[in-house]
Amino acid sequence: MNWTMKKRTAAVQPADARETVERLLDAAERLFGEHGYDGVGMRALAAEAKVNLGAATYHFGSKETLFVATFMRRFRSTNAERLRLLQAAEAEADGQPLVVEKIVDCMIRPPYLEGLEHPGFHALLARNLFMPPPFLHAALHRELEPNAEVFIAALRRSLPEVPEDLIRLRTMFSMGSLLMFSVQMGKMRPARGLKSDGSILKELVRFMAAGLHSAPAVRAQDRSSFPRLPKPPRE
Amino acid sequence: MNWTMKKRTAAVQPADARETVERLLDAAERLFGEHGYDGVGMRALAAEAKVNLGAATYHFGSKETLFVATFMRRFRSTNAERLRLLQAAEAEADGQPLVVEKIVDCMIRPPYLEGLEHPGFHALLARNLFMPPPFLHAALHRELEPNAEVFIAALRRSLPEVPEDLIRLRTMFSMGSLLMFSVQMGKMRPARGLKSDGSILKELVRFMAAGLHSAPAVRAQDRSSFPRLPKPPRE
DNA sequence: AAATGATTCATACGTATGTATTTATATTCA
DNA sequence: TGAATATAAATACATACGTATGAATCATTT
Repeated sequence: MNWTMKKRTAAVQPADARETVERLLDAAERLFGEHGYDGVGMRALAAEAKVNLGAATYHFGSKETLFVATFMRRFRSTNAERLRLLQAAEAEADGQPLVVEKIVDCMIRPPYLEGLEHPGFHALLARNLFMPPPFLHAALHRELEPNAEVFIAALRRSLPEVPEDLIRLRTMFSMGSLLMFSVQMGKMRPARGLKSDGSILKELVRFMAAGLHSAPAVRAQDRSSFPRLPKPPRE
Repeated sequence: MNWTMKKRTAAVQPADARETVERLLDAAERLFGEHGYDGVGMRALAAEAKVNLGAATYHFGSKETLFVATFMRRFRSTNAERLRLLQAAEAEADGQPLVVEKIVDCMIRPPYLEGLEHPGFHALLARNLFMPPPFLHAALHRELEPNAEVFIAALRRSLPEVPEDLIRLRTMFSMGSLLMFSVQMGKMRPARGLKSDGSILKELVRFMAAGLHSAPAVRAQDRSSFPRLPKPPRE
């Protein structure tokens, strides 16, 4: 019964244990994305995954843990890919600041592709990145913060005439656009309407880059500011 | 007990009946904004409003109805004010197309002000405008759709070189930025950090307008599209 | 083959949910 | 004043929730 006992090697693991865990994660991705954390019960999850009710708490310990695992499974790789793309672009441009559109593209392409490959991720992202439930907040912040600083730094090099706090503000606005994009993607049934040719992604890149490039609307000393990133609550 | 019986005149209504209803709406605004529809129970609402448990279903009939009433109370006036501002600006500019920044300002200023006056509204907006619960969808669509068309029309006049479907797409992106802005506003404790001087609002206007003005990123025939507005489910 | 440990499964517990029902207390009108 | 009615308040009901428990089943190792 001890689920805290850490993982055994894959070879020793019974055949369908991984299947159970994966089916649970997949079902959770669908249902949590569609109805939100509070909108889905363990019984609905178990039914959707076609596993026994006990399996969820056995493998994950609690509903909250299952939710975090569900979200992080895709979010982690998405963020890693973001960083990989940006660093690849920077390596190629050795020393030269990148075009803003390129930086923005590195930010939004990975979640877009991840959502194309795994329907349900877009909805999960849109629903929980905006106003994450408190128990997700810390993990989210830990995952997001380092990457955010790297991207901000890249944007500062490419936009020397825009003050840093304004870059941060506009990056926040851009994330809003991205999430709205994700919401719409999440509403799509696979292979319906959207041809997934990436043309809308290009338009989103253009939109964000234009906003980032624009001249400040108020003088720096007149601009109040949001906190940089929402702080995670006490752990 | 018959709550479907329509309203009596205010004069005939007992003294604290209005108070009960209003306290319920205020409590619902706070709690639904903070925890979402599924995250708040009737008992928590009644406790926060300091009314009896039965009062909620007595005055509103059901939790869903109470939620819709809570959301619409502020959303309706906000949208009406949007239209009023735009039409005032258009009247003043007789015939001439408006500056894009002016149009955008008319879109985002009313919810901003409403949220300043009634803390909790920003969070409620951000949480439910993105992915509204199904029973809110129809009312939302009915409220939003006419105004949206007026604003799109104004933008088309001011941006004759931008194809209409791209204007719609970019307006959607803009709404994402606005909602992200609302999320941040919703996190603010009143009179903390944000001086509410509107400087961030001006920056948001600038950001949106720049995105709307930018040149198309792909040729029109290569651009796939989202549906215009998400359709409400069957009623 | 026996033993071990991981996983499945059925079921139970305590609590919380939304709503219905019932009784009591105000308020208004005849 | 008394009848009518709107609201308040208390409680009940059926169901759903997350989690815990313990036995059964399976795979692997000794």
